Amino acid sequence: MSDRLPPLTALRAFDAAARHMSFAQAAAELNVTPAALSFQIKSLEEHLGAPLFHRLNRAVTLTDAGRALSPDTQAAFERLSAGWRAALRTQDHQTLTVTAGPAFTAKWLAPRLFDFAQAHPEIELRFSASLRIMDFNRDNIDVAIRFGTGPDKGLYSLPLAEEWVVPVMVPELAATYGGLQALAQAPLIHDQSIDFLKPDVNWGAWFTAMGMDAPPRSGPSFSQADHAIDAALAGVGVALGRRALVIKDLAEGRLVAPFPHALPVNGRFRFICPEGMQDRPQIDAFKNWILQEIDKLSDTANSFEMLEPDVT
Amino acid sequence: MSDRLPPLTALRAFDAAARHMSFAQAAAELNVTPAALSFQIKSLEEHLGAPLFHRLNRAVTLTDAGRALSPDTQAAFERLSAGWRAALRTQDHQTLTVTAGPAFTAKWLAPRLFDFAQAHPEIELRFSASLRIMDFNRDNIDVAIRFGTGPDKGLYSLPLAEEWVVPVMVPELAATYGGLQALAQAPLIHDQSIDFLKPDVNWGAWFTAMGMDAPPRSGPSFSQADHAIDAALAGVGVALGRRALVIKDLAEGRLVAPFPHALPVNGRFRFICPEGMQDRPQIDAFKNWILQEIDKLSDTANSFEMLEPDVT
DNA sequence: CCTTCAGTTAAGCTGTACTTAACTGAATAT
DNA sequence: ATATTCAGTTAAGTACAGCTTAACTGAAGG
Repeated sequence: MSDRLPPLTALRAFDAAARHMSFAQAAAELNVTPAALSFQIKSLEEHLGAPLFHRLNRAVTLTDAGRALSPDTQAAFERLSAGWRAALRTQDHQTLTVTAGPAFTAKWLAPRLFDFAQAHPEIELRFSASLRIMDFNRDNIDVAIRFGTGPDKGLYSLPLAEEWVVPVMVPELAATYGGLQALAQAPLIHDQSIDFLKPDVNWGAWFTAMGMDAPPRSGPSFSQADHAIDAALAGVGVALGRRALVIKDLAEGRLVAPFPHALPVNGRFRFICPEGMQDRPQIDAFKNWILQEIDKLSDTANSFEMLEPDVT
Repeated sequence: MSDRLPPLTALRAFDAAARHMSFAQAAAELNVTPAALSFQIKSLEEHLGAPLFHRLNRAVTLTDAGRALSPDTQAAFERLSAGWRAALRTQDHQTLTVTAGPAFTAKWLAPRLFDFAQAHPEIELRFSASLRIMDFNRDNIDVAIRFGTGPDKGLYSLPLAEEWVVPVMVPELAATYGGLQALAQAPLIHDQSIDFLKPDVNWGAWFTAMGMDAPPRSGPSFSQADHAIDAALAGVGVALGRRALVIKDLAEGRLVAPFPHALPVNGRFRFICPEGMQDRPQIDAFKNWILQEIDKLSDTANSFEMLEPDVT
């Protein structure tokens, strides 16, 4: 009954046995004989001073002590495994795994990917549509692009370009809805994906900042920003597009912004990776490429004039 | 550069070295010679195919690979240690470590502790003023008493008595403020600790449920429920006391409740422990003792009439 | 009743993980 | 300059942890 940790191999044997609820399967997983595993468990039980498994006829079940131990061993060995994979990943300068939200992936990354592949043929880019809660090591992620306000501690977090929104539409609609009064009558496309932001970034806020009463809410509404922009591209109506997501369409004429009045957004896309990893060659290359791509279209971006947001 | 986990002892050696940033200190921690530790690190580096430490003149620093690995090994070994301690704890039927919020500790547990000690002299109770986010194994906690609405998964969660609030004051004040109109003029003591609950449980809600306009907010305000009750016990004014926290003072006459109209609270104190641990002798004894103590004062509790909460 | 299955026990072997001891190479003291 | 110390490395030798094989137990099941 020692207070120090028992032999680690015994703990791993226990973990495998607890996960499979079978010594034989656990032994198979660890590539050892059942006898060896039995021995390990026995030695662990001696260290503890109590059994960890109830031995039944043809099965084993966990004792109280086993139940107390098993969730932690499981989590711990998963963690070790994640860390080891991460260490292996640092040795690989060929591949780069990036995670980003659907809008940034569709409207920023995808249209520029060919360019990156040409600039860095040696780097194999992989995309992972992973969850919002990022665990870099667990999910084998190198870089995340996330929209948000603040940096997280323990992470390298580089804010990308200033964000704002501006009304965008296909050129064919500009003749009809080029005037402010006419715009209020236009089919307005709503993007719910940034509803959480304060101050508000929506049609009401834009019209208010332009000194107009907001028109009554109408028109289609999308939960994801890229769908709202796709609708605008399809000529459905006018969308409030975030800079990063529409600047390329604007620069290349697929969309136009008749009103050069942009509403600032309290939040930016950020380039995020674990602290210290920003210097790995492929991560550094990817980061520089992103900054360069943003710079390419900065003239288009700078042609807009910032509105005063309504901070009430 | 194998994908499977490297030898665990090597990982532990790395973990110690990364924590101390010194092979010598790490060796001391693990009770081995520096030579052995150096060997372990070297073998780990061979498994990985790359160095984990930069060897400087009289110091070592982590490489990229080392930095990627170290947070995970640290977390993993901490977790193993927590699990092992938890397993050891199941072997101990003498001690019981309980965590509860300050109000429950002061107003429920503390006044009844002597009673528990008499009923179970063999059990040594320990209290831990631990954080809200409970990690039973990490903090060596057996049982938590928490106020809340829902059960957490993976945990055994037993809701204790129905909760409600009722105006309480010292007997001396009852003559003055025994009438509803007079009460509205009384110094009302506010308890901010349950402001988060919906529907509201405050003076406004109580007066509304009594069919009266709520009096303007005035009187002292406390961030912790026990301080509000202490103020009432000191004769400062009238507090809205939660059942669990005032029932003993009511039953023993230190406080009186001139209005037998109680406002239900959407939430209860809960007895919480890791799933499966509820059958350990001292935990079971503690649980039964709590239920029994609640039952003792159920007559006092049942003398109150429930108000309809305003659910708008 | 014999077979099969899951885990245990015992005996013996192997290689991991230790020790001791001598060495390197730089910083600091003399 | 030269010696000392300090932190880590290397090499040789050793001991025991942890493995295997093989025989055993005891219950379920055809």
